[in-house]
Amino acid sequence: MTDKSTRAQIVEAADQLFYRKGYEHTSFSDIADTVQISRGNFYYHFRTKDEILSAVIQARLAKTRGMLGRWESDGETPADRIRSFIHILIVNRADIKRYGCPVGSLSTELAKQNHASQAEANELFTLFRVWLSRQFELIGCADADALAMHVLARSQGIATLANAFHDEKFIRYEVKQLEDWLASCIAPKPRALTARRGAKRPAGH
Amino acid sequence: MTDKSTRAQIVEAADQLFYRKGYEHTSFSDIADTVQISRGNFYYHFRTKDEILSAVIQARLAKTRGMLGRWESDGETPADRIRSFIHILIVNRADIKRYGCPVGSLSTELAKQNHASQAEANELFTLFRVWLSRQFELIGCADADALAMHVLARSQGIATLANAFHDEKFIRYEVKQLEDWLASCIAPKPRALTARRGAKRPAGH
DNA sequence: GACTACGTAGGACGGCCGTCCTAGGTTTCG
DNA sequence: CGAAACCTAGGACGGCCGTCCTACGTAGTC
Repeated sequence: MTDKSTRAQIVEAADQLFYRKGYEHTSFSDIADTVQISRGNFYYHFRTKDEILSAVIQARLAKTRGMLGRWESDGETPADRIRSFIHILIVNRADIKRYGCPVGSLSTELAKQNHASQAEANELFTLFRVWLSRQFELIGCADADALAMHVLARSQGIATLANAFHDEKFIRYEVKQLEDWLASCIAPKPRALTARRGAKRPAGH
Repeated sequence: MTDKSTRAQIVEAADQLFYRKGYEHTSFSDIADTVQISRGNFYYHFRTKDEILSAVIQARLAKTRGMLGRWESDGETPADRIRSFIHILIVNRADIKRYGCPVGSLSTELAKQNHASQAEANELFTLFRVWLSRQFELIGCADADALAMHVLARSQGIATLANAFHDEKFIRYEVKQLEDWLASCIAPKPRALTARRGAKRPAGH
């Protein structure tokens, strides 16, 4: 932990601060104080604040790719993987309540500032979008991309309101709704059920 | 227009700028330039930036109350009023694509800054929440508040993603989904339909 | 030990920020 | 006309911002 390279420590601290305070509201001094290095030293590792932001986004992308990749090789069903995604809202409910969604809030902030790293930050959304879309495709859903966007949008909305109203219970309630929607959405067509009731579970476990 | 009081002009300009650039990212100079007054003169009307923010929020609250009030006395059905709310996404789709939702993005920004006006800004959400809840109650839905929150969350998610992906078509698609959900959610119970098919439309024209 | 490369501390810099003051112009009304 | 209230312009202020420089330690290599 303490032995981590200064650069890594900076990125880690900036990551948290950007999430909790926002990018613009976070100053060099804030980061320097957290990492306990001189404000001047900073310049050796990153020339501008934008460079730090870029590094933070790249770190988040890498971390997210790792997580999604692990989920994909876990031997679960695609449906369960989507459930895992939705479940992030539960796992991180305390942070979401206090700071909102890290992906959404950063994207929103950078959009307002016309920031150069806007596109980079949106890659995070794209990452989830493509991944979710693939899971829906594996299930055999038509319009997989639209379904992926739907899940993303619902998640964003839940995070935004949970943050505004500081309400964790709302997260639990809406996650349940979203899971129900998912179940009904990936269920085989009703009329296909009339013939054979107990349809086989698709692969996994 | 040009004859409007300086104070009103300031609030109007600040309103737009806060929406488009964010509160923190908007400077006194930005507003002064827009209104074409001296930066110093400013202080006569508002002592601090926070005071401007407060005035902007109050203006938005008043405007929103007016709109919701008008909708409520328009002789439409509660269901149609909820549809009107959802339809804001369509009406403002160009702005939402570029700047996101004015309510949600402000709330998110102020939350990150632990800003004093956080609660004031969230009043906007509460306004919609209570109003929507009342409409659902009038329809006779159980858990009207939960339904109201659901509509709000869906709307927020749509705005966030439309903004991130700069996609208006997504708004149209998801609004359609939301309208379908609304229709199925306020429909009389299926078993109640078995007896009399062409149920009477509830009141309004 | 001398040289080199790496990492660090501390502070200087110009600039913009929000705030505040003051002097002067304009309007209103006795 | 003259006084008072209102409104405005312009700029001063202290402070923090992001950026950048330089001098000093430290570690590894010949």
